[in-house]
Amino acid sequence: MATALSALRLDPQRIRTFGSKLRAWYRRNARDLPWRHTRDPYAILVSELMLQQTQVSRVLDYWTRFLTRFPTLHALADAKERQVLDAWAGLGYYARARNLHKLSRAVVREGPRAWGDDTGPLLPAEPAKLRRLPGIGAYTAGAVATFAFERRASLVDTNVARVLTRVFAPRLQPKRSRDQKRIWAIAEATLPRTGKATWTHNQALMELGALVCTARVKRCDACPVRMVCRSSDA
DNA sequence: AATCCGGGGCT
DNA sequence: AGCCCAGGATT
Repeated sequence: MATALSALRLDPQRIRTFGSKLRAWYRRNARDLPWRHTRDPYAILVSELMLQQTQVSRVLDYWTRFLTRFPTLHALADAKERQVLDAWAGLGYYARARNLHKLSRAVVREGPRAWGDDTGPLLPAEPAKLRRLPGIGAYTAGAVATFAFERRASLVDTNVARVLTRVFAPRLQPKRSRDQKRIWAIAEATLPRTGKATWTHNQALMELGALVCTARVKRCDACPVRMVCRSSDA
């Protein structure tokens, strides 16, 4: 870990400042998004799948309607694929809906025993186990682990990749798959200790990328971490 | 490593 | 017209 930090030239003091400023900003400026009020793993999972390559504004209505129509994993598993696709109609990337449906039948059939925990929830809390389910990749596994189970897990999406590279490693290029591994290492190295703080931290990383550290027109003047940012001290 | 998958919004 | 958006599966 110390080697990882030094290889990336990440100063612990800098990391602490970044995290505390980031989370303080989030508490004051975060949007009020409905999936941030729940810890239901199924509801969180649906939101994460819908949000893949899809803007928040377009997901809002779909998410509410989908959960009304299919309130639980069991309800979803009982539905026909046709019904699930109908509820998804207009969102695009329909493989997400088919995978979600398959996933629901898999976990309902095998139950928590498949994760080695008879009494636990239907969905596993560990990223490595979530990762095995259809439609769940590295990002979504981390997202469900932290946002539903409040685990200390890292996650990297396009927002997080952009924020972390600009702040800590401006020379990395998020689109290069080789650099992706380094970005995940930075995400891991800058994570808070506890799961509760990690929930806020990860939400805040994505929120900063969505509202301030945006892809096209950056708003560095409004950025809470510009004093520790390697891209803004020019 | 590169392509494909949808549709809408932004510049 | 081109790029971007809470990615993942397939080749």
